[in-house]
Amino acid sequence: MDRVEQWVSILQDNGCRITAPRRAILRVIAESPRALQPGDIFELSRVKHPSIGLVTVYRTLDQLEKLGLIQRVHRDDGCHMLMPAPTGHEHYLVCTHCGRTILFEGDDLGSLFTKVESQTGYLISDHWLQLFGTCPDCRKLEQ
Amino acid sequence: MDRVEQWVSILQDNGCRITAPRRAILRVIAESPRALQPGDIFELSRVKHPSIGLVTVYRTLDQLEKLGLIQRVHRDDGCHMLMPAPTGHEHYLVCTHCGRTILFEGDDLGSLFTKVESQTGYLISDHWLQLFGTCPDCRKLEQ
DNA sequence: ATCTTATTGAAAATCGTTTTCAATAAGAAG
DNA sequence: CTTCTTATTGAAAACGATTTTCAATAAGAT
Repeated sequence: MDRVEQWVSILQDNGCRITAPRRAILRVIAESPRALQPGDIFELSRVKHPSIGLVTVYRTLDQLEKLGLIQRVHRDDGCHMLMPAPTGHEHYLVCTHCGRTILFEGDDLGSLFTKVESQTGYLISDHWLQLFGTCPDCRKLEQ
Repeated sequence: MDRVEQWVSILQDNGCRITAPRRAILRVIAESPRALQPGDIFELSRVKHPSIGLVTVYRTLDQLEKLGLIQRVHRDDGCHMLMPAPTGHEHYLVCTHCGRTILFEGDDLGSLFTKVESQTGYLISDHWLQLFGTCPDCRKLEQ
């Protein structure tokens, strides 16, 4: 079962109805190697389902995020992009040239957190790590 | 020389003029143990200088950020807060209850980055790490 | 086939932030 | 101290991303 169908059944299990505009949005996100902004998702979904409205995109993104199926990739300007959510202890690595975004394992962070907790007295409940760089393809183009 | 005076002379060295509203803003940021949103900074500065406008806050924050004197603390909702910038390889640790924000050393990350680079082929140029948790005072209150 | 209620798109509203503008004042130069 | 240049000011308007409101539609349970 591909990712779209997985998402569809999770949405249904949570009382959501599956409509054509919603399916278009799911496919756009699931098929993109890049993190997309809501506006991008709107434009791409419009190709598959021309009558779709931007509001529907926002509403669907909300639901997907609440169900933990997608996650925000934060940008310095305060806007954000969206990607299928990591399933484990993974974090995003974003190419600053083409936007291609992949995941890497962040297991190693546990020991840093323990150290910080004992040094600061804070109880750490959440963390946020994102890396930015140049992907292999863009590195080739730059030379 | 305290932090405000340091900032004042750096601003002057960069051709900025020092005005009363600007001084009020500098003091608010320098004296706060919490990361503040632009609106908070506006309200607090208004106490010291009632005629100040929100626009002046934004403009001053821009300059301080460009000179590297303050830095953004990102929030999940896309808004951001501001803090005096770390001087070394430090990152923010934000209390999710009271907002008290402190710095911790992030030196250990170098080896993770090297590992990720070799595993992914990306060349890492920048990173973002923020921790969230409960500060010692708020932990006491919770019990 | 019916019925409930989630979902839709359009328009308007809202939020944080930026731009425009004419008036003011910081600080360099005389 | 006076003059002059130009950075800075606050108010109002503009802006872009996101949210709310609303009446019409349609998914999917019965």
